[in-house]
Amino acid sequence: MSLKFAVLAALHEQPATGYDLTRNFRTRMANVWNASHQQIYRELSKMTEEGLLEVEDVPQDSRPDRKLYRLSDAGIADLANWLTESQGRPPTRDPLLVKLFGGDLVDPESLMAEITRQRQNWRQELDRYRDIEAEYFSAPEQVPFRFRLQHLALRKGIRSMESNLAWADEVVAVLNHEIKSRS
Amino acid sequence: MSLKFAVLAALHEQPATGYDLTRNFRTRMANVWNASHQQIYRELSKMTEEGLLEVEDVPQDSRPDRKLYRLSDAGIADLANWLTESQGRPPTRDPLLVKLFGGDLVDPESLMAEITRQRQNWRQELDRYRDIEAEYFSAPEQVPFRFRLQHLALRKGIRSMESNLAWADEVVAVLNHEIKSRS
DNA sequence: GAATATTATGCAAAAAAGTGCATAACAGGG
DNA sequence: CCCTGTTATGCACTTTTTTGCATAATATTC
Repeated sequence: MSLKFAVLAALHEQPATGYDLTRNFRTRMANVWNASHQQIYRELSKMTEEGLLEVEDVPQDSRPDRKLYRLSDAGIADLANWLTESQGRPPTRDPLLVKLFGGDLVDPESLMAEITRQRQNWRQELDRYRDIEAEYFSAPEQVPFRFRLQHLALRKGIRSMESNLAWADEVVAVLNHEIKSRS
Repeated sequence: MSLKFAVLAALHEQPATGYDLTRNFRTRMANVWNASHQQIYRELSKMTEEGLLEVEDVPQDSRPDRKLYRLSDAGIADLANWLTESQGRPPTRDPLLVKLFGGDLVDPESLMAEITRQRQNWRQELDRYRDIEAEYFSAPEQVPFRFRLQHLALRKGIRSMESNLAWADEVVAVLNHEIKSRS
């Protein structure tokens, strides 16, 4: 029930089309919410029917028309109301950790390949976040409160990735030790 | 498609009933996979039909019989095969960060209450993980490889919670600053 | 000139996860 | 004796997410 609120929050920042939202969810909000374009378009239709959003048709030559969505008063009220409710933690589901629980069925080299791949992935993600930070949030003191909150969201992503990378090093060390002791 | 593999990995460690699995998923594997008992029982039936598991009926006086599940050869093969496939990252979906994106609709005190609640929650979780570590993994060098991998899974949970707590402090500082500047 | 990427939208089906409800017996505290 | 907790299982319904498919025009690269 929360893609809805992620969309409301994103549109609260500024009006956008499904395409814009898809881009934002993949970039600036990558550490916040994950959704495919199909999900987003579906949700936008549904929320418009429910009266939470207003659509403005923006015709374009040579491209499909853009549908620019913005919050209606009902949408703002719904979001404001949700913000006062206390949220549970998102469920943890980590395939990589499942692998560790079954990991003695395969050789350590195979686990090493996987953890190395993930490490690279996290590294790239961290770099992306840092780029965004440098571009949007380089002067944190002078910026309006809204942006400071967004910056904090990004900071969580950065800390997360740093933590993952440090953990990956710990795993690599253990695997190296095991690989040596077997040979 | 992955509760299946979480179950396979858990049963690979040792045969168990749905009840046992539910307990493990809530405690020792809390940072690995999240599932309700309904989900687990459903999955166990399905996987047994598919021939991945074997059931042994263990009658009990005065309590419903236990159904002890263990991996079949097909189950082991399926798990071993999955372990060689490389996994994508689990999708990020964090309601708390969504709140930050809409957070300027409510007063900072309300956000403060929420972050404080979450902080406590993380703190408790961290304590739980550390208890498990002390109980099961206190002598990491002398323990078989399988346990070392499980320990690493737990380490990720510990690092995660530490990272979350540090981040929470950052948020509290910003909110305090804002609350003061408004009064 | 052909293949690929980008902007822009969406439907339909399948898989996975969440929620409410249900049963059954014992154990322990008040 | 009643209430609550623990062991032990599960069905049915609903919501959410994923995945495959589809369209349409331009811009860019080989």
